[in-house]
Amino acid sequence: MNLRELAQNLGLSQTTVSRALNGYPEVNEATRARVVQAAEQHNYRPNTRAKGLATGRAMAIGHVIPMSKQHEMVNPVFGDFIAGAGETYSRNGYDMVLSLVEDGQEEKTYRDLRGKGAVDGLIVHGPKSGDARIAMLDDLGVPFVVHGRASAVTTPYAWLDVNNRKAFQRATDFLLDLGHRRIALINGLEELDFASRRRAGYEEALTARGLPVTPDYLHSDEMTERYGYDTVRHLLDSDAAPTAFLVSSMITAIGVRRAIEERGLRMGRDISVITHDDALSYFKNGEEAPIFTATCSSVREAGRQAAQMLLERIANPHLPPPNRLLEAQLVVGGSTGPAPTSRTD
Amino acid sequence: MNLRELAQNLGLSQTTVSRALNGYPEVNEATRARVVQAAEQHNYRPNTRAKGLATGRAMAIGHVIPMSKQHEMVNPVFGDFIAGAGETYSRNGYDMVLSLVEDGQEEKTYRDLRGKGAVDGLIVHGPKSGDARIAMLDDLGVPFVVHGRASAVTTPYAWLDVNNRKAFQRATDFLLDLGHRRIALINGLEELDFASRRRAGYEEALTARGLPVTPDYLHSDEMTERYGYDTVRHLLDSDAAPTAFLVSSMITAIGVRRAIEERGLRMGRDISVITHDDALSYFKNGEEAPIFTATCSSVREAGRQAAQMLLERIANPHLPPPNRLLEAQLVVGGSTGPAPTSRTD
DNA sequence: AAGTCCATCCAAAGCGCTTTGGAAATGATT
DNA sequence: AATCATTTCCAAAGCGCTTTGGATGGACTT
Repeated sequence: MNLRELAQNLGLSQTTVSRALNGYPEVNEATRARVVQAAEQHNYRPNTRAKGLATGRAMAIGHVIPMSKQHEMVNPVFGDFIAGAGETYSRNGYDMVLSLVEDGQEEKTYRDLRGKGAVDGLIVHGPKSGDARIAMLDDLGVPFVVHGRASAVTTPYAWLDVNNRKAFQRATDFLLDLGHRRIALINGLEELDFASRRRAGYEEALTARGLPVTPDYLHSDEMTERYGYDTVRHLLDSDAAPTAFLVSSMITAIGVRRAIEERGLRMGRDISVITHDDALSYFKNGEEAPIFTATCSSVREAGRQAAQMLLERIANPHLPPPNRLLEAQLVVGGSTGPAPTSRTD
Repeated sequence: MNLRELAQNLGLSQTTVSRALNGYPEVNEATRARVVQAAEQHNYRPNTRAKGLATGRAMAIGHVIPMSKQHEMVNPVFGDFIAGAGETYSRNGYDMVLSLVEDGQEEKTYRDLRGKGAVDGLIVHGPKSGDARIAMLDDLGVPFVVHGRASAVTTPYAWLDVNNRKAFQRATDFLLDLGHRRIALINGLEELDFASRRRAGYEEALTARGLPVTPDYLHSDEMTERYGYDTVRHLLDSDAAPTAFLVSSMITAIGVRRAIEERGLRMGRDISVITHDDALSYFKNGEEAPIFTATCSSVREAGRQAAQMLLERIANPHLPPPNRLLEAQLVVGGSTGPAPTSRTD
């Protein structure tokens, strides 16, 4: 059933039917009711492609998900982020088109998506510090919102981010207050902006107390379970084994815990762990008694808000690009405790 | 830059330019080369909507991801499944459109997606035993492939599934061989077809040896970490505590491990655990020495293949619907061992 | 020299919708 | 009764592409 048939059926012109369905005022309410009812009855849905052609809007938002070539890995936070964004889209009649792309190929995909006219706007995932995509998208004139930031980019652009620096600074401070002095950072890939900000927060907290940053304690890799396990296992073997770990992802923290418990040690008593927690739905940290002390920030909520920002930006392209900084909560759980011996080394 | 402008630029008709770019034979190779070069130089990309309107094909596949209302949870396997499917799509010039929908609302979304003409085909996720969507999609005449099966549906339809029954039967047998007699099943929601098949395999193995199925050992819920933890914690408190657990998801198995270790017990020595492992990229079970004994089947590969099946089905709608049954590997890891006391109770 | 056949190109219709620029009918105003 | 403003509707153009049904001209036959 298409518009022409529906109009014929009703003995009306396409114009009137179209207007009736799209809520234009120049149509009699009685007529409109008739049209709406007929449309429903015939299960009529306007063809997106035709509508898009006519209006010049795709009613779709593009998400380009980077996929690590190395581990064939898709960051698990995307699932939740997209779930949040999807809520906003479906409330507003937008579709979501997804492309999974190998690391570094993202630019071409953005170009394609826009060139083809497949999307009205884009969400940029996993920004690097001086991410080239931002300039490119500005250049293309596509509305976009970055999930995260690109510290080295100075031109204004729309972003939504968690205050990663502050979160990790506070977490480090918390560990320092507990007497820990040998704190290792099990970070994500530091080419990613969020990871470098977390590191900055960590280092800031240390230097604020006049403590040195020990290179041996700094680790950076893709946030798999295995990475957490291997790294901590190795670190616990070293001469000056850390008494505390600051971890960038829940998944990695699981590996960290595995390495600790394998040693017969207990989290919160022998070794302290703080992890960042994106509040993934299938991996709740626990409400009443969280397993991990964690810096919490719901990535799903971030998805909701980023999508909202993007839709507003599409509606008002001339407004200055909006920014939003979400603060992470430092939630105390069972994985932290006073340093075993509170000497300052 | 659109086709008309490009054609004007070249002093050719739109027809010729279109044909040149789409590889039709009735155009001089020299002309084609000129056209291709100009298109590249001007960064020309045909407008998908216009192309779609003209051809009647959307060049897009729809995925409708069910989202549990209860836990706001998106099953983490979707990320990997979609990553696999995405590979196939991008190789074939298809886009992927994603809708996240609350449990039970899926039907309407399928209808919409098809009615709007937004997609050429659909992947059906999370089928229930007598899933109504299959009849509906058949009715709508949309090509589709089900990831999983709907046991109660008797009409032929296209599906790709893991042999869940056999996998869990073998896993149960394996535990029985090790002398375990009190084996609990920590299953997913049994309204989902895969879960009921797993249960069937489990029960089959027990009854084949003349062993009873103990209702207290049967558990079914959304596969969160917490669910595994809570359930096992509770079971270990009971009079006839199980000596082995058969778990439906890696994430849940993490919770199971947590509960076990919290008791001061050790997996593989005091308690045996087998889990199904979807080979999620960020949560590898470990190559050389797997943590868990597991029934392994890559959901990413499933995505790749399901997408391939769908594209072929779109190309040849009259062929009988294809089916594919993947076998899971039973990989022995460190989480299983002989039953503590090998008496048969 | 006339007819035939390719190879190469083009004009125009059509995909299903929105939207512009009226037209017809109705009711209010003089 | 004539005029005017409103309301309500419509015909047709246009969005950017594909595709049908020729047109054109050169090479080849006969």
